[in-house]
Amino acid sequence: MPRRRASHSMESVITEAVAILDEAGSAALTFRALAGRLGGGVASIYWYVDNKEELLDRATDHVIGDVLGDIARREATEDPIEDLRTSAVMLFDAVTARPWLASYLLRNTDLQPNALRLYEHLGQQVMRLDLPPRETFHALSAVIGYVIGTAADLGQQPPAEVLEGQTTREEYLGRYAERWRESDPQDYPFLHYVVEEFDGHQDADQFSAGLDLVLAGLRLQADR
Amino acid sequence: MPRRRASHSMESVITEAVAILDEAGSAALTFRALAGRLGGGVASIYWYVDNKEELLDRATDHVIGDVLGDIARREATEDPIEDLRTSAVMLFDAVTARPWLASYLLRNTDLQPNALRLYEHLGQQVMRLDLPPRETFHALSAVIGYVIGTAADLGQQPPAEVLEGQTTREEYLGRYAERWRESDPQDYPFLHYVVEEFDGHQDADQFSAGLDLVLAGLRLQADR
DNA sequence: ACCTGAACACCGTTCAAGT
DNA sequence: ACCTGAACACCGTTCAAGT
Repeated sequence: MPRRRASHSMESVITEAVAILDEAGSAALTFRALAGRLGGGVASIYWYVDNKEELLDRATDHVIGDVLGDIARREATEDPIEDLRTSAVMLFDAVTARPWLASYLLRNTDLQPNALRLYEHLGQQVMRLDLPPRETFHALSAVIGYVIGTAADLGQQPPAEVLEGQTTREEYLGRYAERWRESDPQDYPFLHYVVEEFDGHQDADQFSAGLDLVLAGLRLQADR
Repeated sequence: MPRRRASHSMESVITEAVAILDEAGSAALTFRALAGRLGGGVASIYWYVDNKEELLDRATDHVIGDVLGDIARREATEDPIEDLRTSAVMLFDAVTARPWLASYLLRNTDLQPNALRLYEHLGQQVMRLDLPPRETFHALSAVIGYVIGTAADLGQQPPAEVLEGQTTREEYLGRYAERWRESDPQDYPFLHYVVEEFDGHQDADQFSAGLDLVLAGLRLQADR
């Protein structure tokens, strides 16, 4: 008995694409897998999106819509940098939870209106520092670059073994730390100096500390 | 007449892989293209590397070897932060010139000994600030995260049309700027405030300004 | 307007066989 | 020890045909 003619919608296509990405990561999102989930044929998807790039841009914007909602709902405090910090951490957490996001976020704002709104929202917080346009633009670029860049970096870190649950993140870090300890202290004084910090560190702490440096620099500039 | 039996070497495999990456980008590096360049069969490459991941890790480390040489050759000044800045800019320039680098750099230091040496070298400059291990580790993480993250971000920016020479970067930025100007100033005050800075901006300036923020924050921490 | 199966031109990777 | 062609199991994308 042949399958009945399926019926989709842009909404369902994007929702199911996000579901695949969340459950199994970037590599698992194929047109065939998506079609299977939607209960239809592969070619149907091409009626909604022109190609895979557009599919990923739309999937990205879809989840950024939620993130933007969470970020925008927060009340502003009297300290713009504190608000910027809160937003940056929320964005970082969202990207960390969905490592596939980092590679596509803000790539094409035509297909990502929510990402553009997020950009605007963060920019408005920087504007409150009353810096000239150039410094304002650069400050937001720095914060966004740091957040997305670091999240992308950390997001791709865990190799297959960790993802498959054969090893924990701690063991994985520990193995690397062990190699650092075995290196020649003459040649690698830095590795030896920081190895105990590296071993067992939390990505979120590392991110947070770096963000504080950027924001401290920004505060200095704003107070001048 | 059948082709003569080809003879490769790890060196030639990696060199030609880098050549393909430099000339035509990430997508152009296929085992078939590489085999064609080496004048042999596809399967031969698998005698040298286990899979494509290893090929890319080795290609990355190969070019990082040169970058490390350039960076390490510079004389140290009396200001560690100035030296860190110089190194960071050199690394950024190298990654910008080879956008494919960003995604693989420091991904697997077992296969990237030069990348580990580069990490150590930058770390040693941070060490001169005499911060405790934790702050030292976080400071280097922040700088590396910012440099690689921003370079990766900027490196993927130009869409196909620009790469194919159908449009210049300026026109591309200009088209986006035009859309910013057409947006509602009530809803997008930030876009309007910075649009003239965005239009025609140089990536290197944007990077440099953000790096200054990170380093200003670091200097503040070191002087405490 | 929307969906379909089948085909096309690619991939990375494996393998049994050669030199 | 090193190289080979052919095959395998996948991809994204297209297309002519259906409803």
